[in-house]
Amino acid sequence: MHLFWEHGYEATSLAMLREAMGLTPPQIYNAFTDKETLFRKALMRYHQTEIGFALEALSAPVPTREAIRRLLLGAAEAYSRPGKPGGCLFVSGALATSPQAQAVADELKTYRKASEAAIADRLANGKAVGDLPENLSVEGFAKYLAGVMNGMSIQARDGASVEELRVLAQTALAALPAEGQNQTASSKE
Amino acid sequence: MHLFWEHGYEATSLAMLREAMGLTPPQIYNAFTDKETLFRKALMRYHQTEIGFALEALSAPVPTREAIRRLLLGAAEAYSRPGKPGGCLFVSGALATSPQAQAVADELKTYRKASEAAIADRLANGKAVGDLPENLSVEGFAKYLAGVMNGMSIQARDGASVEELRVLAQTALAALPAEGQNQTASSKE
DNA sequence: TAGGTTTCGTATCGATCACTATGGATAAAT
DNA sequence: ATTTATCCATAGTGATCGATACGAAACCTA
Repeated sequence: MHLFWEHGYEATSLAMLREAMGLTPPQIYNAFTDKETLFRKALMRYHQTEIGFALEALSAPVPTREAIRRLLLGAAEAYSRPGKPGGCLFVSGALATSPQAQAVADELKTYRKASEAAIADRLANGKAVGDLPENLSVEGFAKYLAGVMNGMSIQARDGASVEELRVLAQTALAALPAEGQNQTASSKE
Repeated sequence: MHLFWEHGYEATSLAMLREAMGLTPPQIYNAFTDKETLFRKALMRYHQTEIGFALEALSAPVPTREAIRRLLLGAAEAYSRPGKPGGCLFVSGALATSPQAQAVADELKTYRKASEAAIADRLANGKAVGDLPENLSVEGFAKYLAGVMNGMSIQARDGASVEELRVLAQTALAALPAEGQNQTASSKE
């Protein structure tokens, strides 16, 4: 998982995986069928072990603004954990691929879309409860937040520290409309 | 350039380049030395032909907020041009690579850092002119804006339309402190 | 027109890719 | 103890990678 996270799907060779796992090629293929299946298992493991902060943040019984704050600050921490590759596996795992690996790229895109949809669901809930203005575009704001998190993933990969990512997250939070207030996400211009 | 933009450095094979350029392998190597040099030439061409909006926006004689607005909206348009690969070559060209292509990955990171530095310079100028609050962190805000643009690049790659990217850009602009106002980029929490 | 030079495409180089067949070592059974 | 069966690492499969050696064709000069 760490190798795929660091080098992406295609650039991670079986020789690297073999050495890291201490297994012979037949053992790997006996256990994981093929490289693509192994990658998908790594994705599932990543989803379960590394980004629990997202589900926690979005499902916590707190006001919407606080949920989003936890989401972004959780990302800041998860994307810069010491001893782990920087950024998010769903972003760096297969952003640009050869035509042969299109299926893997699509799989990751699906994960990213699911994250955005989860954010949108939480925003819609917050709107229903009155945490967010009536005229706020749930989809547009979810796309902004997902985009910010993806951007944090790139910044983390470029060496941003956890403190720098936290500042970025706090800055992004300033775009959130204050509760009860009625304003569009953007000023008209 | 389009092939590297779409598939990234490593996943773009010489066979694809050969077919796209209509050249024989010796012609390619005679003209560009090797694949890495060809990629660097593509980077320079991309810088000159595709992202002029950034330099224009940052050097235009307009208030800082307007400059940033032009920067983000220019990115929205540049990252979703019809007939062009989505996103930014500097992001998708080599985000995760094999150890052999580390030099290329570092080169792209340098481009991204330069973009962030250019934004920081413009912000520092705006602060000096009084467009921005005294206590605003130039580096922190530049990292936010660069991160948002990187995030827009991912969203564009996932199929976001130019309108959706514009909404994202407008949303991101809401994090900009209003002129003359004195506030930190983030509320304290 | 003949000779010498230069250009240029084909065919191939060694290396590495994901992946697997096979031979030897070990364990189980008679 | 001897045979049978099962496992498993080594060695190698065809394919493709980036890069190039070599022979043929074209061109300029004499």
